[in-house]
Amino acid sequence: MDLSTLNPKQQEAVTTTEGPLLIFAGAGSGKTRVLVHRMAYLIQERGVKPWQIFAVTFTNKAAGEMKERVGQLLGQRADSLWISTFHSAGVKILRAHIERLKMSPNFVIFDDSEQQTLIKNCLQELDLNPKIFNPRSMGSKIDGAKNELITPEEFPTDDFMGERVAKVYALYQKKLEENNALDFGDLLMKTVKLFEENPDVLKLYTDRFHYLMVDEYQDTNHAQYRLVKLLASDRGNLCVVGDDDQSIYRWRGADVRNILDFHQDFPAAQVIKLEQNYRSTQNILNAAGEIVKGIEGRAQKTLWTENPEGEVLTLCLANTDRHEADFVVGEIQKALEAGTPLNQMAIFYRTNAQSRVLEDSLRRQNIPYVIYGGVRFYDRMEIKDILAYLWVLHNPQDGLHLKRILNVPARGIGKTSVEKLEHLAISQGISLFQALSYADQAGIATKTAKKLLNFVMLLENLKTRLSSQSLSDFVQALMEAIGYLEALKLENTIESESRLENLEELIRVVEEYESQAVEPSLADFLEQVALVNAVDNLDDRQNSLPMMTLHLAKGLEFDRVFMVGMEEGLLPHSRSLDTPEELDEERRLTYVGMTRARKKLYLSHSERRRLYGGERYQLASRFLDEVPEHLVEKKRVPELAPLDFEASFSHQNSRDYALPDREQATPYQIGVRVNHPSFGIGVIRKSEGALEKRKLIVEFPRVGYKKLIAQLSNLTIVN
DNA sequence: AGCAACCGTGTTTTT
DNA sequence: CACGGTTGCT
Repeated sequence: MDLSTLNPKQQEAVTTTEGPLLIFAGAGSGKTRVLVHRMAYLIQERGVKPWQIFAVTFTNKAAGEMKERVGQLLGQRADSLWISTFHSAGVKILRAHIERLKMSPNFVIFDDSEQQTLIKNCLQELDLNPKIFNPRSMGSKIDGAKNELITPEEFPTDDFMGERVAKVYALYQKKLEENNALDFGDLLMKTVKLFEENPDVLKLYTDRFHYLMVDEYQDTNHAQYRLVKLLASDRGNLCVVGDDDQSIYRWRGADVRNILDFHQDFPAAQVIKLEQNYRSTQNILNAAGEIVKGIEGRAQKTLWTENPEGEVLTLCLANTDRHEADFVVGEIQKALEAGTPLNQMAIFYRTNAQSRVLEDSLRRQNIPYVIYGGVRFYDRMEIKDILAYLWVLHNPQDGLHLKRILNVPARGIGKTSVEKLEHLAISQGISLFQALSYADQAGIATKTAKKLLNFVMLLENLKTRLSSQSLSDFVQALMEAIGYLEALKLENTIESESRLENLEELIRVVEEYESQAVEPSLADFLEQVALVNAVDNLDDRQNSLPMMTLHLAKGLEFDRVFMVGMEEGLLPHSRSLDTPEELDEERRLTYVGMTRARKKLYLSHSERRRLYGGERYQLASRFLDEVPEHLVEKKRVPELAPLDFEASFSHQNSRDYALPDREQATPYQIGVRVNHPSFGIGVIRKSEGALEKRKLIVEFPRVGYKKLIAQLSNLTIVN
């Protein structure tokens, strides 16, 4: 097999097949190439059967790409490789053996919002005020426990909060079981449990998988780590790949120590570092390196490249977020005209909410864009409604989804009826679905009871149709049969119009699924839908500009990258300033974003920004100060500071900038930020008069506009 | 039973 | 600002 296209380190990584191996793969060091070649090498040169290899990736998209690339090297043989995410693998394994855990294999998967609903139910049942016991933080505590493989019984109850969380966790878990449902955390935790309690089941897998590979190992959590250890326990041919500098999922339970302590875990481990970068210019690499170099406990490595030095970075300061967006869009327009296709550029931001200004600006310039993440397709109400029907057909025990669709579209089944039904179900120890048929015995009006029976018949009827036609035809028929489309058409608003379009899109998604699935089935489809991430759906539409959060940017690359909102409070985020560990993660996030750029990197920030409803003054991100001066070119937009005082008051998104300030040089220029001993930091709005008598009007976020005499007010210039 | 209007509140990142 | 939850009205 031809390995000559690989560098010596990469070759070593490919041919070191036996025993534990840790590959430190810096950004852009050809990691995927190495993994792909490694699999091909095992099969071609070492006589390993494709089905004896199990590779774990971070996203389904990465899994698909990897499979495809191995296919290019090996052809058909690659089909029986097992490449998937931890979560998908968990589902696959659990579907096959979950009866060992006394659950049935047609379990449903509850996503985030269903988890929230369930937790709210628990809080109500336990008589806990959701204003004090925030369901969101409850959810993240439960997730956290699951990632650490902590059961409700083991959950620490030494403080007041812990005790309550343990109670909610226990009830929540019980409810999941009643619904025959698993949440994301369960997909991992239950798999570990299955293996630990059933060595014979584990053996099926350790016998089968002779070679294990785990990508993005720096972002594995404890449950995933346990899973890896179990699967590698027999042969120990475990190859993990990762980069501690790109660990950005700590908040989700990821533990960098998994990668940093690998050699302690597996004392026989060999370590290979891939340090040559093939992606970015030297300038980009040097700048990015500065951000993470001081992180404590970081594995020592030096990324280098033979690529040219390239352009310097552009660091842009804008008056407002709107100016910033206009600047970015202007640069994109220029690059587009110079021949860079839109899909070779990207805008990254820290929070989803930041996309809005950019969208406005892009729309004004007629530049097509795609947002990854944000309000996800599958989170839309109409999509969730239809999927809820499908889940219920798949598993009638699923009371949560059933409750959602009971009166959707409206069929006169109200809140009180639902409550009565729930009581009936609980008192009789039956599922909500079963309770529907006994409605007349629960003190429910005969009229309503009849409606419920009709509903049951509707579902049963649908179920019989399920096997007789293609899935996409079935979904179409379902939407008609339940009167959903009709109800939307009747509404006849812009809103309902777009919902109808989304449902058409859903049909296309199902068709797409059917065309690519080996064995299309309702269960398999629902599973895929539950586990996709936003980037998985990244269609490489040639002519639209990708926009995404920094987290979603991991693993991608673009010629020109724009990182916006490089401001204190945003990046680093204000919620990540409590501990040094959190701040370090913000550094790595910045690093990940920067190293996505191949040729040119823009970092921008604004002075003023609409945030959380109000307008705020923003300070430049501390990370910007860490980029060496000689690597950047600084820009200021708009280039000319407004002269007219009135104009600076009526800055209602006005794009008419006033004439340049032609007065003599002074440090007290309009737009300059100053610190006042009692008013704090403010921005100069007006500045006039001779040197020692120069009068300023300064806008302070806390106290508003103040007239000051420059010399007397003990001002210092900030930045 | 269902809708509309109100209030208050809490704002990261996502498999 | 945008959402969820509640209230009050029809």
